[in-house]
Amino acid sequence: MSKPESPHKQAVTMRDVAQAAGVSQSTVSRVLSGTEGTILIGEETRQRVLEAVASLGYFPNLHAGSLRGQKTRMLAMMIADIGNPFYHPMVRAVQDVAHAHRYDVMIANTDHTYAGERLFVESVIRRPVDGVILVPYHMVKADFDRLIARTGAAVAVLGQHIDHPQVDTVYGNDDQALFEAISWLVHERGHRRVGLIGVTNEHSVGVRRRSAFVDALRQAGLALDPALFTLGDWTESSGYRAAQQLLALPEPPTAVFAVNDLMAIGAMEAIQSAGMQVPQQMAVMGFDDIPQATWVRPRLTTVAQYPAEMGRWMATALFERIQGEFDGPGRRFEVKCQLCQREST
Amino acid sequence: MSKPESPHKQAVTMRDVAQAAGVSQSTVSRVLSGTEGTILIGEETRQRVLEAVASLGYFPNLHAGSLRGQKTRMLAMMIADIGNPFYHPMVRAVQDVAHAHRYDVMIANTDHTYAGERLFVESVIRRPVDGVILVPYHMVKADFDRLIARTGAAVAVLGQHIDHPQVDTVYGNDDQALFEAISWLVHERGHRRVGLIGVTNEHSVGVRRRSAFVDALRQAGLALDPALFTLGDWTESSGYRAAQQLLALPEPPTAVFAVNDLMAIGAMEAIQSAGMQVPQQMAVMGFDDIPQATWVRPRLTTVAQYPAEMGRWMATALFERIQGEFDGPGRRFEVKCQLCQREST
DNA sequence: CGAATTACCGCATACGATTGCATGAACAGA
DNA sequence: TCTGTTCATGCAATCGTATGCGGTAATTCG
Repeated sequence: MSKPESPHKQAVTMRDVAQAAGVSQSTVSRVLSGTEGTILIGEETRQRVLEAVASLGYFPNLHAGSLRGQKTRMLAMMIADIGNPFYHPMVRAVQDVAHAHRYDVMIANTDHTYAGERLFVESVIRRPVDGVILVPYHMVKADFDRLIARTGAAVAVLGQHIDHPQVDTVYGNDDQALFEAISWLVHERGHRRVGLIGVTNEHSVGVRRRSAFVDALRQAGLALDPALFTLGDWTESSGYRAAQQLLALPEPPTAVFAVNDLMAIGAMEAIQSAGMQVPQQMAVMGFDDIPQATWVRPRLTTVAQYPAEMGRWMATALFERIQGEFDGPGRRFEVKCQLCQREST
Repeated sequence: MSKPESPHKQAVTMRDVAQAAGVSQSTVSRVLSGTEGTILIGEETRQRVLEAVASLGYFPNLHAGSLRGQKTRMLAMMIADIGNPFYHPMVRAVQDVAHAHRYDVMIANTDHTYAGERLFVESVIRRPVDGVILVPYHMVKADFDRLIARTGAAVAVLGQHIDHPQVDTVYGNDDQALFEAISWLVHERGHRRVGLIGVTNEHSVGVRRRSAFVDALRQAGLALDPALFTLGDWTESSGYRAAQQLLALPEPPTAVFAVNDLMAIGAMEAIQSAGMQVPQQMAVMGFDDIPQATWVRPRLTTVAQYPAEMGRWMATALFERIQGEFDGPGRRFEVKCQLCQREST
């Protein structure tokens, strides 16, 4: 009880190494940071230090460097829901790029809520990191300004609607792809009544996809029956419920489009549970092309996005900024979506 | 260029708050850490400080506390593969418990490799955290000793085979459940030739499940044909390939058991691609009961594990130690597995 | 052989927050 | 009025690392 009783017993510090090597702590620092050119270290000294490092099993304490205002060697990543397979290749890609740079990644879910997003920003202010990757649904410019001003971190984002001078943005051409998909459903497949499983207008991506959907129907000269517009919350079970709602209609649609695959899969489940055939009695179409789209029967027709590529791009852009290789204005990168025609339509 | 040019512009520190409130920095600290009872702070001063905090939008810098040897308010979590749905509820549960305690979670994949696991340990040594949650496949006692000795972190683990005096362990009774599942397959379903899609013996869990499998067959008096033992790497595609291998046999099995659901789903895909019916021509059984097990057709018969409960238990155990509510020897907690009989057998 | 480099290296400080100890004021009792 | 106590606050050291600046020994040059 007399000692500070620290929970983290950093047994071996730079000072220990210095003592073991018979040099000063700053010399150890210089040997390890390898700041060649500016300060020279004698070869013999360098060897002694390296030996001491090896024999003591020394690892630098990154908390110290973080405090000093150096690199934290840490990235923070915000996604909506780790349970949605769409994000996995993205997380994976980010982690892979990060680890290649010897960086660690902190992950947070927002559950699609604004509150969750703001909590994330505050968490990053409390514990500054070198780079931040976001998949925001609600954040506005002021939130980004605050994040950048308070942390100085590099920021990369997934989202069509984000346009900030200091953040790099990647996005899919989802509205256009969705428009084409619906047009295809109408013209090639002859569907005249198409239901939508969308999400609240609070999600800008929801708004964009819904209006692309409406545009496609309108262009095809089809009526817009409000009863055909249902809402989900991106989850499979919400898709299930939304489809039940459509099935209960006096005149149900002959096809359903869900704005993501999870809800589409839930919808298929509901339709089949009701004893109906997909696609004969009701066609289903999704968005994302998660791996599970080909696991279900019939295989899900969907619009593919490429989350791994998106993640890789964001992480790469981030490191270019972190390492000072780039510091221009925010870049934008479009990853094209693509229709995957399978068996559910 | 004259300034230190720090990448993290911590605009507002405790000193700023102190200045704004006209008090010393230590007073601000005492107000905020709320160390009531020991040191008293005048009510008027406290108000001034809190106002300054609010008006400046101050957030404490957690790096500083981490360095000081205080709590880092951070957990590290190591899983094998973020792409495997089995881990999602677990990650989710851990994150939820952590956030309730205002903690953040750092996540790392190991890809089932020992190298990945050791990298994780080193990463935690470099950046000590308060608690560590692991799903190890290779780590041995020395690795745990090192982790604990060098970081002083609390440790919780998922894995039957782990038995360390200082770590809390949660595990499923997977061997027993698997034994019963195979016995059921043999006695109730009348299968005499059952194939296995297992994993390398490097994974202790692979060894355990394989031997449970062998025990069940042996007890049923069935022959052990080495050709029926195939290997995968936990992924869907490896399950696909393993099933192809079994199908190519002169005398293929009438049922296949895969040690996880992903491989079972891959196997089903392969069987159906070969134009055969599941379960009529070949039955398939998995392990884990990931949500996708009910998405496929036929729905997958499997042995359920309860990852959310496991994650919750580990995180809770961890916080009991972190907050000093418990400091006894490592606890063990069994989460029972359960057979989910569906359509694929 | 004395002076000017040069090559190496240590001292001291700073980063932001916590905390033991010291200090000062106010106040009570004698 | 003096001493002792309590309450409120400030001072300064500390965590582990990076780095500007200054110092010392070895080397070179005039």
